[in-house]
Amino acid sequence: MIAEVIVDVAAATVDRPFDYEVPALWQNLVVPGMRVEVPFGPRALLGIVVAVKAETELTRTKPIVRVLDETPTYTEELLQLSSYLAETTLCYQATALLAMLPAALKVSYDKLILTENPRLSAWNHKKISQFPSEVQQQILLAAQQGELQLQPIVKEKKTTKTDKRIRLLDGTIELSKQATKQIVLRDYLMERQEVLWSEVMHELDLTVSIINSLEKKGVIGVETIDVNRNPYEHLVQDIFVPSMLTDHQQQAVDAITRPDETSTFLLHGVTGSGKTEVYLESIHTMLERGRQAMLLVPEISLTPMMVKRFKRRFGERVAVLHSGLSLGEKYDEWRKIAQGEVDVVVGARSAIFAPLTNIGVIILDEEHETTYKQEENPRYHTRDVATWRAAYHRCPVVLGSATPILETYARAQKGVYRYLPLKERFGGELPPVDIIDMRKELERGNRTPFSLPLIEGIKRRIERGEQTVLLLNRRGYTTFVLCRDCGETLQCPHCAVNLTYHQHQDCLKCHYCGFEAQMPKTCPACESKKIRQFGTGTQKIEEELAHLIPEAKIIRMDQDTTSRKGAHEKLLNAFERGEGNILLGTQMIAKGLDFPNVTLVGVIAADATLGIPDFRASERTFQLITQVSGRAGRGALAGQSIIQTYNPEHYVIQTAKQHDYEAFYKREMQLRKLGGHPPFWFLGLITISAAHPLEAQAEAEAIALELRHLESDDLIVNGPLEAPLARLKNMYRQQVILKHKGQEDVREALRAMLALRIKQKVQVTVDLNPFVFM
DNA sequence: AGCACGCCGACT
DNA sequence: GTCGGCGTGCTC
Repeated sequence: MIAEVIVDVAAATVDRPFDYEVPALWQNLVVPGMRVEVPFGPRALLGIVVAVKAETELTRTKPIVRVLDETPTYTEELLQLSSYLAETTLCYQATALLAMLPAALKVSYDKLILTENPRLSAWNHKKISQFPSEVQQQILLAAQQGELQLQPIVKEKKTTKTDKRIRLLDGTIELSKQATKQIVLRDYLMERQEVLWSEVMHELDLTVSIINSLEKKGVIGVETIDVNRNPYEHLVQDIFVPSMLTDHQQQAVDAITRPDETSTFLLHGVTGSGKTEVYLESIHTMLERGRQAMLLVPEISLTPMMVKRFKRRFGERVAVLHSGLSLGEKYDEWRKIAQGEVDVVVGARSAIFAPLTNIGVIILDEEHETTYKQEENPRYHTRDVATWRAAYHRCPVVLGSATPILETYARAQKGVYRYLPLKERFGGELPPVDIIDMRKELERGNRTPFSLPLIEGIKRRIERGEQTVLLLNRRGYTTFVLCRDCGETLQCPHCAVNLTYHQHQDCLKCHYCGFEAQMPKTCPACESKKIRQFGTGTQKIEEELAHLIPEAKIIRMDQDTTSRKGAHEKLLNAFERGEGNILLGTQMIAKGLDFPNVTLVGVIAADATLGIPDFRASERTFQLITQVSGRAGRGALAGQSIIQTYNPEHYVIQTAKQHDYEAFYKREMQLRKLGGHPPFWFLGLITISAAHPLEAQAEAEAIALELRHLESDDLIVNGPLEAPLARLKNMYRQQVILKHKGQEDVREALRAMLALRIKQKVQVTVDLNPFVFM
């Protein structure tokens, strides 16, 4: 008996099944979907059985070493889905398969020391990774001299996750001029002292042999480290009280749950129109029919209330795939799903791969959120995976949003999706939105970031014992460092971006690669002492607010205050208990907040995102304003939104003020048509990066030239152009953008293009549905 | 992706 | 002549 196995190697040349002999012991036990350990060249690897057959044409096959599963990890459906993902997102099947697994089911690789030499018996039968790097060198040396054998082993990760920490031991050891890559790594470490293997491997394009060489010479030390788990706080379970549905809600539920329904629905309703009740009721109906359900949410740590409601309603039948869960806990939830112990799965993006076997409905809440798009391989969109799985299970998909992305709404208009509007809003009309022209504030001599009406509004809320949410539109709320003598700005040495000053730790950070440095006393360019922070950080805003309203108790949510796991919930709970009058934060506070005592929502720089050179900038700004302004007055109290802007006439601001999605849609569609953007065109983003700018440019030009052969009325090639983030982690980046009308052969052409570029130093990535253009 | 193999320049 | 860096090819 032969098993066809996909091995855990992400490389084009091995992106196909390999045949392995199934030992007699496991003859009828090995089935497709099981994880196995297989020998592959001199290595031992994780493999996934995708098929079994009686014979092979090969003359020489190796046997499977070990079967890691009692029951298959992948269902037949998920195996098929991995092929679909590999095909449509242009990734390797191994990458697609691995992306579907909870981390606990992935593996790490190690080597077991075997020796009969009594002098070395202290090492015998131990794993090489447990020794400090100096000792590991001796072990490797002994292996070379034949004093011991190293047996590659596959370690299951069920308990811990590991990485390698590389630290500089001695930077003064002389390296040969030829050892260019070793020098690169050494110089890199001179700046950072220590780095994680998972980072540098990609950043500096290193291979293990380079690290091994440096380790052997004593330049660096390497040790295996554990990545820790986090404890999980259980949600309190309340008594469920069924709510009455409105006519619109009932109609929506009826449509979704009609027998044999397989449509994709757009459930379009403003904040507070009761989308969640429709979800709950539709799921309930499906469960009664003996089927299962999935609810996808943008980011589960930000939607604790939704999770609470689901737990309350469905109790033990719900599995929550929570980013705050530890590796083992996530695995426990996953296993419950695989064993059919739960019927409802709630989770973020990757929960779309949950191994349910009888799905009755798949729901994407806040379908416009960008977190549904994975920005690394496989570059899938949750919506597409949901559609595929729904087709497999012959069940409906529900896309819920107050501000669907244009592509979705256009499909609903064309009848590709069925349109389900939820018109009424509980607690009456949407709160009034006041637009404040900040240019006038400036003319009046108000130089603070807060307009007078906003300050007055906040003070009134404090007097009345009500609360305010203040949203800082992320862009413009970073602090960079500038020399006032020579104009030098401090940039990340590895990326083409300004370093951000963090008051909290009094240091400079790069938000793209994690580089950290001390705040210098003098300008590195001219040695002037007139070097200082510029721009407005969230901390500074907080200070100014505290100055203007001394009696305010402010809770700030930003990168600094929420970096620790669970910090989100802590801060939100504190605010809910009334321990602050004002919740101040960036985008992260816009999602899913539902506090009855909040009656004022202020957006500090609503238009800060309008200027971003991205055709979705208007759409994102509209979404943001609509989303936050729906947050005010969700309880018994009346609410109000104050939007501060320098572009009060802008159609985004105006339509958002009127809560008029339809008007925004019409206007935006015209612009998209003129600009040649989605939904009128499909996009493909090709990013080319290399250690040298000219290498990247030359390759990008070659790719653009090659693709230009395909140009037609229905296919346009733009570029190459320098990427907006021209340098990232020491790699110079170029882009080629493809616009097309959805032809199937575009994918094939890109696949062929990629196939030709597997061995070069230049990295080429393709995203067929890009959301981030940096 | 890793790992072995083997070519080729640098240095004892 | 050796040493070791780095390009090439293979993995059921």
